Amino acid sequence: MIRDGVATLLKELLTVEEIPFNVPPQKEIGDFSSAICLSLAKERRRPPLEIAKETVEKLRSNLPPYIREVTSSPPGYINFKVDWRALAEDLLPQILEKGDAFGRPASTRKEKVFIEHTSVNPNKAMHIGHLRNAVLGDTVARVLEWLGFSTEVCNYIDDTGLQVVDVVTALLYLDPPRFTPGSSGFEDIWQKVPEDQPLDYFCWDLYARFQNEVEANPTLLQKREEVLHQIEGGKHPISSFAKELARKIVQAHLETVAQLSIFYDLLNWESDIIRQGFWEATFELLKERKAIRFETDGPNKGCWVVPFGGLVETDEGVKSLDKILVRSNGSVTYTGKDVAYQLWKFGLLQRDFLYRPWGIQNNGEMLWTTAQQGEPADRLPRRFGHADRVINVIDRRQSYPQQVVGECLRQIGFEKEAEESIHLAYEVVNLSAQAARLLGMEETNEKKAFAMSGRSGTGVKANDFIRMVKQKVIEKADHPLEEGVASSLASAAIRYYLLKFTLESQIVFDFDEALKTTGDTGVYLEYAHARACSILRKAEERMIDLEWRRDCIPADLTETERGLLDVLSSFSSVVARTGETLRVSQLAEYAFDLASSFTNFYEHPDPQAEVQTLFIHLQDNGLRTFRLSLVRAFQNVMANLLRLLGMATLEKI
RNA sequence: GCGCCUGUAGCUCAGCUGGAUAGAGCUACGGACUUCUAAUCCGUGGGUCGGAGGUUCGAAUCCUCUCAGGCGCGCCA
Repeated sequence: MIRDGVATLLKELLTVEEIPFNVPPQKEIGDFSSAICLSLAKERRRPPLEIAKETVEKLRSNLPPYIREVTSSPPGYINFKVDWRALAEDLLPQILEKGDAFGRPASTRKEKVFIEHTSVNPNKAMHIGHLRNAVLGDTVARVLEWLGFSTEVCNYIDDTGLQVVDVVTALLYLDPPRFTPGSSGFEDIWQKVPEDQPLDYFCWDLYARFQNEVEANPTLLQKREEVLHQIEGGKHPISSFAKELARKIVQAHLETVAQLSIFYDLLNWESDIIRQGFWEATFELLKERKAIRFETDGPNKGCWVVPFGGLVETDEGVKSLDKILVRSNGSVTYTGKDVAYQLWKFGLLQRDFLYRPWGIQNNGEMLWTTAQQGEPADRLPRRFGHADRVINVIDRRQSYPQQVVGECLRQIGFEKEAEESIHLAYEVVNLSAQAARLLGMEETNEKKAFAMSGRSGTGVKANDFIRMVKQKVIEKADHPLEEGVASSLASAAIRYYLLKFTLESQIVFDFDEALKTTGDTGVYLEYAHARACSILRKAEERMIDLEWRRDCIPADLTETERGLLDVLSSFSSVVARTGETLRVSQLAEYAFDLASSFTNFYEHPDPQAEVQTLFIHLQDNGLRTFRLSLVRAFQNVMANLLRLLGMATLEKI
């Protein structure tokens, strides 16, 4: 808000595209400055200080909004002093009037953004790595929605993959009673799941056990092969059983993430992609546009491939970088299906799913699912797919196949859609040595980080983690917490923890670190907000007039008042930038900044003064109104921000 | 072998498109609650920004090389 106005003027005056800003070393120089003239000096062939002085002259005759003084300083900086009174006079009433719409762009966007996240194999419980994915995707969706895009959030369910096959095989054949062909039902099989253990937890262990045993057990290997074909075929009773199992585990996943306020619009099942003939349509398209090639020779003989890198020599002999979409046995690879699915997301496929409601979520919204016995798209109250932009939240290990998907779109001729295919890549969550030890992993070496592994069953399960954080929050409180408050604090703590790291930062999960409730945490954000609410509540109890009056602004604002105003004023531009970069860690960082600016202001409203007077005890009615308005404004912006971050807006802790 | 990412305080991490004296949190030590929420705040200590060159008026940021760690390069998903 402050810098925007200055930047607009400077861009015009100096005819440049971007204006960088920075903070001068001493406060006396200015509240902020720009080194733009320094970088212009060379191309303009003039001393930077000269350009700066000239620009300052021009700015003085037409001061930018909220600026009271412009100076230049060697070797060519332009320094700005903010007119805090003018800023307060505009900003505070604006925040208070707009309320929960403050900081939101006035106009909506035409584009529809499709966001896919979570997408956990439906064969066992979620772990903390999956939570990172879900929290990132959910937050991105919230930000884009706020910025006026129409969004659609979907969770892809890979119900035909090997992972589901493994668990189904394990359930049917690992322990007695084993499934026998011809037996009518699966009662006995379901009976194996203990009453006191959630299905997804049971499958977590079962899957790990199966991995251990299958290699050395030819019978199991053969059974797995059978199950694979039975599920693929879609007709056999085992196929329905697999679907039923997947459905139950998906439901468990949904309940897990709902604890962190994560919801979806649509569940997309891989089996439906297959049965609706998405691949056949895509295959025709790819062949027609000559985007894929049938190999008659070389390592990929008999396959349909995307020409991507040709042959390359490695240690292990000649390899092909080309991506196989159809194997020599005629089956489609995962990437192949992904291309088809990506085309559907953009509405480029002449095929569609059938849909039906899954249920109402805790946020009050309907969750839809694709289904074989569903309704065709034209009979639905809403239209899925047909997006202008697609964001796939997937960990970085899948960068290459994601790139292939984009490349295929480009080869087919969908250049624009390829551009708008965004892989939101993030690094995986690993375990610290301490965490690995606690989970019983034997440490064979001195590594710093240990990968979680579904195959061996090592990992911190999401529900366990959520429970632990909640427990910790309750322990650390100096008074008994309401159930809902504890849950909200735990959720905020977890979301913040998973959000504050940059995308390329590997989170090395450590229990001490992740269970922190002090300092740079989600609890701190909630606490600051609740504290503001508490002050306002107390002011109301005392019948203090909170009505904003422009004449309440003091002649000189204190340092902490200025600091808070400054951060408040940058809210909308920070959100806008986050929407462009999709780097949600910046939003988390801003949240901490905002909360600590407020806390600073709360602790030292007047740092120069000997004693700090509580707002509600101030004798000066004007100053009291001003400071309480600042509290109100903070509470308002913080609440908007917390909602963007998917966190509760607790009024009392 | 090739490609991508990372390396910043004892620990965990920020540092937007190059800008003036590199910042938080945690940890350690010392302080501040008869008060609007102390899950807070204040103070002290802590740095060859992996290393070496280069570009530039100016580099944690850009380029080259190099060391270390992670990941990818499946007719797996």
